[in-house]
Amino acid sequence: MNIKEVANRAGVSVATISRVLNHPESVAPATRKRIEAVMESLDYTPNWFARGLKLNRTGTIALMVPEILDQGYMEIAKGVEDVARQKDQNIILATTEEDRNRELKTIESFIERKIDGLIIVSSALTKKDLTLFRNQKMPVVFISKNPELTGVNGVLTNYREAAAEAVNHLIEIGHRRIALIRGTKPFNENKEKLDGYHQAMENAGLDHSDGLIMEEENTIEGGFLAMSRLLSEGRPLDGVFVTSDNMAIGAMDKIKQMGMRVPEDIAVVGFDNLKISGYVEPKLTTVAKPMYRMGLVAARLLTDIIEEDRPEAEPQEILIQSKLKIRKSCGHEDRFSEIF
Amino acid sequence: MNIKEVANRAGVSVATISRVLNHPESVAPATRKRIEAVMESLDYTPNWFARGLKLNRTGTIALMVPEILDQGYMEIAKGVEDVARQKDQNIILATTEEDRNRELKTIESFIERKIDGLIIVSSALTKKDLTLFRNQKMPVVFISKNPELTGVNGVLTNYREAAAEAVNHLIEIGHRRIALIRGTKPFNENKEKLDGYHQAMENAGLDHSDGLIMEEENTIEGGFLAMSRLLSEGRPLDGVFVTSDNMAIGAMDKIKQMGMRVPEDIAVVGFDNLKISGYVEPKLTTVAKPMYRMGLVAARLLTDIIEEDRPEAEPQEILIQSKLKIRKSCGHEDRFSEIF
DNA sequence: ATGAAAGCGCTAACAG
DNA sequence: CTGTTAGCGCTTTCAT
Repeated sequence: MNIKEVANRAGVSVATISRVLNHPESVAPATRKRIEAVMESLDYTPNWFARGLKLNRTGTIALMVPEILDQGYMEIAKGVEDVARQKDQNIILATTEEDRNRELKTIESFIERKIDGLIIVSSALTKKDLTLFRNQKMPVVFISKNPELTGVNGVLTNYREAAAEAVNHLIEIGHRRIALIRGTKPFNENKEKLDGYHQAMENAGLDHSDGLIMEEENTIEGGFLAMSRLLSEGRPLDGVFVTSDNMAIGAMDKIKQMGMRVPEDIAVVGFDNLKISGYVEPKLTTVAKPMYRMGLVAARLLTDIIEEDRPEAEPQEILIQSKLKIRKSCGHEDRFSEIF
Repeated sequence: MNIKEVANRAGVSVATISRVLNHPESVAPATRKRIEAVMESLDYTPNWFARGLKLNRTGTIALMVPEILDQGYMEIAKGVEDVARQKDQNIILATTEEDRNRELKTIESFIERKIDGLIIVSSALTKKDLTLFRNQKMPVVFISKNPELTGVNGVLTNYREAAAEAVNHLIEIGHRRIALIRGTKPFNENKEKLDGYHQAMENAGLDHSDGLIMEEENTIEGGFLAMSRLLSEGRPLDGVFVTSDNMAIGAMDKIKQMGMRVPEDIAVVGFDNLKISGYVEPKLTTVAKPMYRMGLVAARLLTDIIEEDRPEAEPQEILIQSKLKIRKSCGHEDRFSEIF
């Protein structure tokens, strides 16, 4: 079913059909009505390729995230989606496991498909990879990008400061031997949290040597494993800062399994503020990341660039604050009751 | 940058360029090398639209789910993605909140974009909506479909039997006053679980009147609320079957908040087997749904239909079993220790 | 207000 | 093995 057939049946030329599709006001109401009726009766939908071939726009934006089974990334996706639907844009979602080669391949396929714009979350891309988009004048916004990537649009949050704040909180309420459990991925994000930990411990004059730092896969099981290793080394420990809630939940599970109590024996602070973290026992103190909001803001920035057709506009960096959410697992309430 | 320019620079015709793109073996190695070099140097990528206009294929399949912030649906997405990547297909993801109008709109936009095939999870579509795809000969596979939708490809799991099994388990280990907390969405899925509950209670000759059944939004908060209402009615209760783990977690939270114990005072069984359900206190007895597998199987079925180009092949229904996962919250272990 | 016609970039049938 | 060429379906000047 194509424009020609519609034209035949309606007894007009293809140009007129194209007009009712694109500039309906420029067609006489009577003919327009007739044409619309014919379209309806023939179940006609314009061919998207033919149109794209002419207009060179797809009405599609792509979102590239490391992992789909992750509440945080999906919150970002939801933010992006809410904007996209409003702007009548489709979303292509791709996951890459933060593997640079897969990322490059994926981006190439996006370019081939002439998507209108791209949002990249926590990639492993390097500075020189940026030429990929530059050459194609494709609008791109990064979320939680590698700080090495300069001169690009970015929506960021302050992982380092938030991590430092979390560790400081543990210190303030009296903990001294504070370990760090960190995930391997996403790389940059965890790097910044590590920095925050070092900084807070350094400032307080506390030990933050490598023996106190354990790295594992960013999963519940990874947290469990890291905690096991920490405990098996037999160092005294009264607190642990964990770079993700998932790992924190695994770590708490291990602590409880060893017959110790959270937070009385070991206090735990996580990072992410997953929905579930308010329902584990004890409720987890954690850092709330503004994921939905970052997705929303990134998508707005992107659609603005697309609509105003200025892919090379001055890049912006937007910072959205993360903040500490104090619950039970850090021992704050106990401390509170000690005072009174 | 287009095929013509590449042809000029390489001193050959466009046909030859097209050949190295599509049937490289049919081009003399020497010319091919030369052409590839020119392509490289010009950063040439074939125009997606022009190609699609000719071939009428996009290499894209779409996945339509009710909600993106849901571990189960994302597990399906992962299954689909794993197949899609292998087949070099892109995925468009759309969420519709099980709102029929949004679903219809989304599907129309998919048809316009000439996607190669579509996977629909838990839709609110009715039988007559099916003509939409039929007319377009678009291959479609449903996951967890409305039973009213007949004559279509479906990948299903046995919600009713699994629910009945869960309730039967509660009955077997001695519970008698068993309530049901059910979510409003997804509609069909919850309907089947309700049926399973009724059936199991009926068979055991137990009360399963409406007063024991509470419906709320399918979230942690919804479960909390439903449990509150159940308890405030003051009926005696020794077990509750909840149609989702999220709601079950909310329900357990309420029970604990009222100073009662799970499972000693009220046993709880959920449905979904979320990752987190093995880490809440007490660990949740639940039904494991084969979501990843359903996504995988649906995507394979779809890509088979696409590759063999037979959109009207005899529709298949594939059933994948859910199964009960016994942990602590149902009281099984206690019962066990009573025996010895 | 409407029509005729030139392409958009590519593929594949046909010819050599 | 390579070139010529007719479209794929649509949008958009340019005429009328």
